Amino acid sequence: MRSSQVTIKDLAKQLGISPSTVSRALKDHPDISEETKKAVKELAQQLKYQPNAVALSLKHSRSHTIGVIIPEIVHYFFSQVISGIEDVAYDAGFTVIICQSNEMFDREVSNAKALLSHRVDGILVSISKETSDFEHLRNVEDGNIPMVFFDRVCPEIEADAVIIDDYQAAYDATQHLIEQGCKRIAHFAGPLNLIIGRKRKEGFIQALKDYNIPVYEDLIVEADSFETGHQTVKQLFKGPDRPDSLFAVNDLTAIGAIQAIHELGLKIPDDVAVTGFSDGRFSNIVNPKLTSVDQHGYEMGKTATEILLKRIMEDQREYTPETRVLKGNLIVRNSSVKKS
Amino acid sequence: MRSSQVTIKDLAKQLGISPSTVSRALKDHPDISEETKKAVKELAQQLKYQPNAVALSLKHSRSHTIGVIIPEIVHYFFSQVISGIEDVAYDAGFTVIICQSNEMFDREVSNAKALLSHRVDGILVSISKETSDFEHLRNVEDGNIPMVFFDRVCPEIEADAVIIDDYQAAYDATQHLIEQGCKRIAHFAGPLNLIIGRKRKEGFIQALKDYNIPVYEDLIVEADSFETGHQTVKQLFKGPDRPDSLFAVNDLTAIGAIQAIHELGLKIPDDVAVTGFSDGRFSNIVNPKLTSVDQHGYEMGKTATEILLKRIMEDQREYTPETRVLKGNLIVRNSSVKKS
DNA sequence: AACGAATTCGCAAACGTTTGCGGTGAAAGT
DNA sequence: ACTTTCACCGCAAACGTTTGCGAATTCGTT
Repeated sequence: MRSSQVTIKDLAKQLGISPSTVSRALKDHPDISEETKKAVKELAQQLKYQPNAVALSLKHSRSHTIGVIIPEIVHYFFSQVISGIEDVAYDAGFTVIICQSNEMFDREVSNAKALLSHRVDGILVSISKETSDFEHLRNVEDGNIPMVFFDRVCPEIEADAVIIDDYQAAYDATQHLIEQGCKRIAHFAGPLNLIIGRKRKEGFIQALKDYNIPVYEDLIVEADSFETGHQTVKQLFKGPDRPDSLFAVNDLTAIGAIQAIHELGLKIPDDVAVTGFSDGRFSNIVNPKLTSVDQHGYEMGKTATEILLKRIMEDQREYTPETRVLKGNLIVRNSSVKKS
Repeated sequence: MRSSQVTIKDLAKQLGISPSTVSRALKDHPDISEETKKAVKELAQQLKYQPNAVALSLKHSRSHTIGVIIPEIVHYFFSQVISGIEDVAYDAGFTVIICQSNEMFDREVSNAKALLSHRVDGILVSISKETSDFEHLRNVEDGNIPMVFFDRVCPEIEADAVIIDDYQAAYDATQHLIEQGCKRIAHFAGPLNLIIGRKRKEGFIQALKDYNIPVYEDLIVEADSFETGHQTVKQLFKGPDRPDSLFAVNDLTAIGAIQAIHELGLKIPDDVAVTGFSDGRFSNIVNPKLTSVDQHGYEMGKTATEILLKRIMEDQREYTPETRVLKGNLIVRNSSVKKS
């Protein structure tokens, strides 16, 4: 026998009244006498009655549940986003179902299916690195369930989104390196099929142009993990023409690079200045402390969920999607500040 | 109008047949002719029919969903556990609902309530630092829904559990310090209401005793965060009688301590040898690299979920709870190896 | 021609809950 | 003594799906 959980029927039977009366008594309906209300509530408490959320979902076509599709929660940034999501969802009485795509397209597709099947009231999504086909998300749209993108948005679908100003933040980080006197700045870029990858690269290039610094295409390399950051440094920084600085697309890449730079016998920041992106838990812990961009993960999760809940509540088919842009603050630490 | 998702009724109406027939056609019931099967399946595909998991849950009293109550996913260890959980749940066709207690008792209680209300088929839980009353978990027991503890188990409830051998791992870490010639070893302990906190402390003390090293009670301090680790070092390591080494209850504490030790002008490992616990993403990244205990988070999540699913499937009221003990491997790195 | 067997499908109940509507009994008004 | 007005409660349908059972049609057999 599966879950012997108490139902309204059980209460009704024990009290010799109908389920409808029990239901009304529990919600203080005026049609019910104080006497029965008291009896019902007491028994409910005693038997630890918990309303069956599944039945309620079915009845109301409202699951009070939101789904999250996220690349990988092991990343500090994403786990912070989740905390933001959970906090506002929790306060609104919503449950959260989290699905990791693990950066795989197929997994993302079946995540979307599962969430649709579970009839979640809304979906928050940050697409995987692999994703370039968006059919599965269009199904969400067609199913008429609200969807809000965060961080990694989808270019082809009109929906609400919360992002940071990747272009500006990358520009700021690059500008900072230039102001430190750097001339040959390398960029370890993210996947360029993701908008964040492109925007950060664009901000980087624009800053160079604005300061009349030549853009060396061979100093721009796709590398966005600890390992690739490490490897790429080994190749790119060994010659005499080596870069004097590096802007990495995220912190872990920067840290992989830093280790490799040390292994090459170079000093940070004097030989090579480094800035990362995301301001994870690491930035303050590595040596030297890493200059980085605060991506405001918690706040991003919060506002994304607020927008989603608003959409769920207003419940209209037509609306003009809103894109909220958070500012990414450059946090300057030792890894990039040359002693002049 | 909320979610305009396609139902079996819609299919039935469009084909002029009954919902029962559609249902059977979709699952290849032999009673249905090939002709109608084909028609039904085609229309289902075309209209992108997704079975309503909510209705199925209600019908079968099986939600194919498991709940997770976890302290904080921002910790590398816990997010790894979750990955393990999700992977095996996913393969078994289960959905995962994750609830963070944020180390707060009240939150944990309402998490448990929410999961019960959602009629999850089973629950995985790692209790919060604050939790010392277990009524909410007893309700899960009474509701007859399977529960498996991981890492932070509950002493008062008989249930399956997956842990690592905290005692032995702590013993190993301490022994390692002793073998490096350390005599005055400090221990930054975790909360002692948690079993893991107690076990690690016990292992620490036993190792000292086995090697005839005096146990200085004032070198054992509760400190289990970056900040407290930092602060405690500043107090404990300033005198002439300072410890020559430190065994911290987790990596973040160790890293806070390391920074403080550096700030005091002391060298690691020669002045102070340090070992952490958990082997997070940091251990390999900080300078010097941190000796730590691999807690096998991913594997812990996997086996906990495997046990849980087994319980769900076998569906018996009576069973003898099983405690799976994983071995915690000490990984020796630079922070603790004295150049002899 | 008649009958049993097979094939193919629909009816209805059930999962737990909500809710509009109608029903009962008693008290109050005429 | 009649209707009216309450206060209080139950019936039944519905949400989407499954499933035992019975019904209808067709076919093969004697």
